[in-house]
Amino acid sequence: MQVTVTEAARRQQIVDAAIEVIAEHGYAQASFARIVAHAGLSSTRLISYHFKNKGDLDMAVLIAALGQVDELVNARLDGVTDRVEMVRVYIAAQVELLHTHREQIRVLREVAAGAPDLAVVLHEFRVGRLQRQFTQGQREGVFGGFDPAIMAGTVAAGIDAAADSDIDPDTYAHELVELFTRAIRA
Amino acid sequence: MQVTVTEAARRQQIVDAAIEVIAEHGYAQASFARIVAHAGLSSTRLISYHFKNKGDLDMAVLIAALGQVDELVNARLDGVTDRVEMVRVYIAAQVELLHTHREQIRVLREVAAGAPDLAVVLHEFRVGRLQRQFTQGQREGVFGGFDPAIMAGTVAAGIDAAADSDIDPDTYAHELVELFTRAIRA
Amino acid sequence: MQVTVTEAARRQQIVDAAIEVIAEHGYAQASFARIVAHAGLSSTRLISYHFKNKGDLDMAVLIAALGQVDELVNARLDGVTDRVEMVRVYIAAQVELLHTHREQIRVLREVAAGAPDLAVVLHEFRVGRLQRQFTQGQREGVFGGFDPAIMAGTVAAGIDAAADSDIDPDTYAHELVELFTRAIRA
Amino acid sequence: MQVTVTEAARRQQIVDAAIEVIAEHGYAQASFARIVAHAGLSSTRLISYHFKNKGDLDMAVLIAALGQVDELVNARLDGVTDRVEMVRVYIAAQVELLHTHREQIRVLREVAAGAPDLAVVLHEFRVGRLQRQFTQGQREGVFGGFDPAIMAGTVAAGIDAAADSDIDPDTYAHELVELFTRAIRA
DNA sequence: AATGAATGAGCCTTCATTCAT
DNA sequence: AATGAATGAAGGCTCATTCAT
Repeated sequence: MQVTVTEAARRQQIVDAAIEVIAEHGYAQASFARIVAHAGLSSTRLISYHFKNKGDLDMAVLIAALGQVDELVNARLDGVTDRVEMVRVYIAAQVELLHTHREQIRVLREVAAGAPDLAVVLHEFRVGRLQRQFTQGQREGVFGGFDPAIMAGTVAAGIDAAADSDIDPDTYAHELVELFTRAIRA
Repeated sequence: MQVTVTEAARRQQIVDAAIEVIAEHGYAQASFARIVAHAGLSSTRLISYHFKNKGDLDMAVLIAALGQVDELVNARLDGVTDRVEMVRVYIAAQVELLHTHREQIRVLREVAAGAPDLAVVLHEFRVGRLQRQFTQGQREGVFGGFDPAIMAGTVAAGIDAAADSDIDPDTYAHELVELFTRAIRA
Repeated sequence: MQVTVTEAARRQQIVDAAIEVIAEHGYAQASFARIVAHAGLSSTRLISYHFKNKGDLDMAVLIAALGQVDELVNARLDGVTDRVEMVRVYIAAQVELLHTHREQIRVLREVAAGAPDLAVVLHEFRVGRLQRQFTQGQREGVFGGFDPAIMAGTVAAGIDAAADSDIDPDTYAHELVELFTRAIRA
Repeated sequence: MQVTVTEAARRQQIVDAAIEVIAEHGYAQASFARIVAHAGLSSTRLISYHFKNKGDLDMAVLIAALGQVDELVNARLDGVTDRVEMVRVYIAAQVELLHTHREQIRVLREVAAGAPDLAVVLHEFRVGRLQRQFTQGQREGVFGGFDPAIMAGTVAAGIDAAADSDIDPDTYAHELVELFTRAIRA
């Protein structure tokens, strides 16, 4: 029996299934076969039909996961204008994400580890924003004289490391915020 | 023609080949076939013969890479007694490793990313030492009141991030050392 | 957006695209997908709509290519009445085609090699004409006593072989003409 | 149940099966699956194990078919020293092959049509020998002043054409021999 | 200590065609 | 006259591991 839905809906369905499979079994195990089985679709051909190739699907997955994650971060940052506070809120939000968006975070890490070219995209996306904050803050004199690129990379890595910890999230967020507040102050 | 060498020598040869392959092509591409080809061996059977299974080889690779890396760090730390200085030297040594032991560092990352159970081992090894330093330093009153586990994890992550950067190693080391010196001071 | 053209025009467009794809990539690689991509069409469905099946398209391609090729040969033969001269002109014209109608010649070969049933059609078309010439010429006593079918097949094959050579076309044509002139003379 | 034979025997078995399948169904239909089914083997993996890839198998098939075919030609040419006679015997032997080695001839054509790079090898092998004969004969003054490369290509093509004919083989051979004897004479 | 041979399951991608508007 | 969506089968290749000597 042939079920027909719109292109966009089917793509969404496939991406959602892929996210769930990657989150559960890891990128390397997220084969087309597993994804269609998870989504209850007829054959892997359906994925090939809607996505140019594996890389195309990966990219769609990355963008979807990133979009979902970014919503919360943007919401938390909304209305915050103080430069130092922005960094603090950003870090806290990211740590919060590790628990509220556990699935998406796992997916982002797995995809980055499994698809090197997408890792570059993701890294640029995450570190770029922070680095610009630091550069601007230094012009305004609210931060110390550190290298913005290095600081941005270190903050991003520090947040990633939180994912592996089983320490209470609020505690972790607080500690990390204070740690980097000391590190960046003028 | 059958070439016979000692068990230990053969294992070493295979591990060395695996390290080179992983460093060059990544963990996911480091199949028995590729390792065997790289080492110029006759068949994958030789690996199966000397290692119980893939995980066994991975573990041997991890231990070998870790051992080579640890030599330098221990050498740098030799004779350093001041608590703060130990942390500073440790960080600098690790960043230095990123360039002097490029291959091993790549392998450690790849294996950790590809084999989750080994990642735990590696993490414990790297973070444990630092954490004990911090805890002890806090007892002596030379560090601030941060959470030692979180600080250790963040430092380790910050060092890892340095591997992805193309900033001059000495500059990076200096920046990272100063960054964390600010973060840990009492 | 839906572009509507006449049935005939659309068929023509598809056949033209197929010819170009076959000429460039070979029959085996000339899938509906590739043809559609080359023609800038929306989906393979358009081919299935205008042609009953793959064989139907192949046949259309063959006829189109054959028609284009035949124009030149007929033009060259126009006004030639001498029996021997007709054969000589025919051979020369065919070798000329190899360069003036490179694309169509490639297509004819590829289709013949890839679709055996069409190969029969093509063979009959090419060899039949020659054979009738030889039979008639023998009745008139201008040719020797060879088997007309065999001679016709050999001439056709000899021409095909010219397509694989990188010898100067004019030289090749001249040599081939003289070769077969010796072979057929009474 | 696992049946183990020597490498060479298994390769031979696979090549033989491949030859039969190609002869019966054509190159394009000679998939690994069909070949293993024909040979009664366990899985396509067996082919991949004994041949580096499809091209490797194709090459082995080509060499095997060519070797079998060459035996007869060499036997026929054995003891023939007269230059013109050699060409006559060569042509006759090749036409004879079309019927005594039907399977191998079909395979050679199919492989050449399906694997362009091997076609070059085959062409060189077949035409090269003839061309050297013609060049040498011209030096000795027994042949006319034709282009040896063109004549060689035409002879080879003429022989190929014989495969498509249903004319009695002996008649065909005789006709072709006389045809080219006229074409090459001084 | 080593080797030769074989294995089944899985990978992503491509194929021409069909269902349903 | 055209389109959107879906399809099952098949393609060659790679994986770590096992049987058997």
